[in-house]
Amino acid sequence: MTAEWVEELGAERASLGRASTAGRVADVLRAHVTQGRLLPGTRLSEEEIGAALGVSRNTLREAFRLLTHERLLTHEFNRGVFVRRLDSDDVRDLYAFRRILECGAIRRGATLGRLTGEPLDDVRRAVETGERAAAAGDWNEVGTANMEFHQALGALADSQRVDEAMSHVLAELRLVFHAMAAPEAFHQPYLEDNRRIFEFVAAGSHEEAVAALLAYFDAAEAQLAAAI
Amino acid sequence: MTAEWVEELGAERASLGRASTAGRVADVLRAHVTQGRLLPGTRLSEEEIGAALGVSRNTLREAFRLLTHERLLTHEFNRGVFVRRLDSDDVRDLYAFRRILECGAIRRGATLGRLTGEPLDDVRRAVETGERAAAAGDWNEVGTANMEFHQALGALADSQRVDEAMSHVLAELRLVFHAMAAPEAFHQPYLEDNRRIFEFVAAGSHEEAVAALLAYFDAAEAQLAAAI
DNA sequence: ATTGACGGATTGTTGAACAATCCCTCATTC
DNA sequence: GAATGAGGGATTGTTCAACAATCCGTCAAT
Repeated sequence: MTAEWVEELGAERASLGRASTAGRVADVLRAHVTQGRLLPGTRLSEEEIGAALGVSRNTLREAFRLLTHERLLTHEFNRGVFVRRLDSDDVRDLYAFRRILECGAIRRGATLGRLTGEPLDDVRRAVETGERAAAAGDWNEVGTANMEFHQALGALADSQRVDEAMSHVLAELRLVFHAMAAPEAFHQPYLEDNRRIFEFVAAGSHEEAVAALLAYFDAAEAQLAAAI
Repeated sequence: MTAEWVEELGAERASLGRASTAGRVADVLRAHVTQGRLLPGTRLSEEEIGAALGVSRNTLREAFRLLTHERLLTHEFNRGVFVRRLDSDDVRDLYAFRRILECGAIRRGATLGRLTGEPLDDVRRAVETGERAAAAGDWNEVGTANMEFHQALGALADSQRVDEAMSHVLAELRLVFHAMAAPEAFHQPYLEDNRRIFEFVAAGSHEEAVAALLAYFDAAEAQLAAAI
């Protein structure tokens, strides 16, 4: 017991004060991008951002490098750094990738016997959050819950790399929505889909869940492509 | 025709002189890491590497940031940058991710009608290269061909993000092999598996291909786990 | 309308400097 | 011998200043 407690303390300490300034700046910028405060296409001036955040240009450049690999920023040689703007090819590719990740995660979850317990509860919670938010007319929250739903589907695979890939995919999708005129209309139609997919998963019918998810992807991708 | 020629010239020019020094340094380091000249656990001193490559520490730090997200390097705050050393959890997670990526890519390829033509030829070519290399006793080349085989399986999905994820996964696997005493023994047993998987894919029997691939993953993961 | 020149703003990189941190060595204590 | 603490050197993380190169907008000339 003592050894476990000391380990926890060690892990706590590891997460405090171990972040570099570059890492922290990247966190701040990431939040601004994913929350739509920095819109796709926006140019991030080293001078301005550096002054605003009180860090040197070199440190900021390190932070930029951290974020370009997350595909949130795009680095154009000699022209600067921009919040990424996704085009229809990006959307197509994102959905191809999602099909592989999320369907594979459900299958993997079934193989590992994880379509139950806490992983399943996370999926359920996201569905319920979305339904509640829709009933309250909070479309922003519906969108957030929808993303949580998909992140939870990915988490059925119990894989750090899948979780991370899902996180990046969903961050990119946020960029797509931020560039849209009326993104709210995008999420509501799929609440019933989410509920159905969840129920298949909960019933252990993973192949049905996969089929329902694929149908959702087809519809969502088509709707998104039409909106860009 | 003229417009096409001008476009090609434009693309050529875009690939010349558009790389930053940080990007180039990252390329050099990436090659050293993936080719085993910098072994897992090796510490990369800013002073030494900067002097050797003739770049400033700031530029080198940018390059390091580029490579940490590719999971080739690991950045330890206040301690420096190291070539990543993978542990058994990493291997487990890599194989989980591969199952999802590669099996999903075969399925996606089938849906898109791509288990034919050039994508299939790339798979066949990698199998043949491996068999030729094994006949010549060139185990290094067998290993390389094996990686090409799996990259080609991923490419069946026709997705840039899948290709990229596969590329990263295979780079990480190289790190695992570089840390092994006798990695050659790892690739040869699977030549027949590769041939069988290829033949299922070529016959359009994607579910059989997936089953054979999963069996391969189970065996390869077990062998690798035992070797770490 | 097109082209070329110019200038200002910005990026990319370098190098120096300094504070903070880490790690190794050595001395001291039990 | 093992554990602890101090000291010092090496290195990292960051800042700053400087400069060359590049880009882009503006203006003048054709």
